Amino acid sequence: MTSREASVPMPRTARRGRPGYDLDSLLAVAVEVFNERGYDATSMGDLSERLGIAKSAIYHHVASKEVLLRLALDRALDGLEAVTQGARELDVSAVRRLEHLVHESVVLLLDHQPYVTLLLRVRGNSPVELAALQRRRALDRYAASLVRDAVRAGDLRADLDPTVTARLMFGLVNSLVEWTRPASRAHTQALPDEVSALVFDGLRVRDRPR
Amino acid sequence: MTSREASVPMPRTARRGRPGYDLDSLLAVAVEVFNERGYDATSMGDLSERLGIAKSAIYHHVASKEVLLRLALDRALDGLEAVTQGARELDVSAVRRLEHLVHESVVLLLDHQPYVTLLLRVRGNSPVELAALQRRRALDRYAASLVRDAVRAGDLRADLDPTVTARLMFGLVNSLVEWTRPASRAHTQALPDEVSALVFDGLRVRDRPR
DNA sequence: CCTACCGATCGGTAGG
DNA sequence: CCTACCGATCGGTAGG
Repeated sequence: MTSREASVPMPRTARRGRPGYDLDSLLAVAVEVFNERGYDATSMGDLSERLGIAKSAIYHHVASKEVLLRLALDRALDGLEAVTQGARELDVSAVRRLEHLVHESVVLLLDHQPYVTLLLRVRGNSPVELAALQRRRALDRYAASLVRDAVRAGDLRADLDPTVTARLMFGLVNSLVEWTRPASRAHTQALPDEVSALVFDGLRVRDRPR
Repeated sequence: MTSREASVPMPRTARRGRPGYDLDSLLAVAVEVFNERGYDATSMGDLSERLGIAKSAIYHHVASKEVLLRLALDRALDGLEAVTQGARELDVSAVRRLEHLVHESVVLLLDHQPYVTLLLRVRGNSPVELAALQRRRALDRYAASLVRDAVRAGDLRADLDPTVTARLMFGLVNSLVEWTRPASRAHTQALPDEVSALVFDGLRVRDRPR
């Protein structure tokens, strides 16, 4: 990764050169359009139109359309890997790690929604997409191992297959990208807890001992 | 809908004409390829290659690529609407309707996975896609109304927003298309019950009164 | 005469 | 502005 492609944007104060897009702001717009029309259906002409610059000007920032995809997918994956690493480093039981993972995944997803959305739609059509899918699978495997450990510890029900359970859990979490709007931050505060509640305690009301 | 576009394939016995694809078998292959590469990324050349016939031969069956999409989306939506209608016609409480809806949605999804998968990836890029999204939304609204009724009846927990809850429920259900394989029917028997268990009773083990 | 298909070719548009 | 390729169309052919 070169410095131009760094995840952390350079401060735009006291900058030299022509005002306009830097890689970071250009990428944000590109990801927005990719999510609207789909990556493959988006032409460089579509992007230039939305950006308000010439098609050729985009090639000043990136070598190809695919590089835009790679940079966007890297952001989502870097974030998810950081969340997973956070869960790994906790000194608690497997269920607690899992609760942390679910909760923080929701937070990250809401925070970097466009990038995560793009990642979740990747189908492996190119080497860039295949590499992203591989990084995703490593995260899935860790989640599945946590479910397995939590079942063994007697904290999660044993009548469901651990791998299936892990997939369903994160299927629910990931489905957030389909309908949450970055604008309506009203939900944002409550959602991580609501998702945890649904996943771990279910929807049904029942009498509980106390 | 003309007879050529009927959902139920005509029996292929005692037919006239050259042997080969009929609309039904051609559609099945097309949907497979659409799901692999994405609808927009799939060219008519891709399809013809996979079908083993000339590109122009596809136009003997359908007027355009978009018609293939429309036919496929109609199948998924017809099935989902039938499932919803089934839930409507039950003479039971809202929770029971909802349980039925979740269970049968999983069954349908596993049964017609390729068509449902394609539907779930539609983004509204064309009139055909927009029409499909509208039909989907009507189904979502009914599910949300069931959640609302079930909360009012005291059968579902009241601390979660009904619309959010409905979306999360079907987010989980719909995520099945991402990893279930039509081949591995081993899960297929258990999955509808497992999904219901997770959604309504959650993952956590706890002491229950009896 | 029907269905299923082929080769050749077009107007248009994509990425670069 | 170039090259490559797209979706679509047409005249014609062959099995049943």
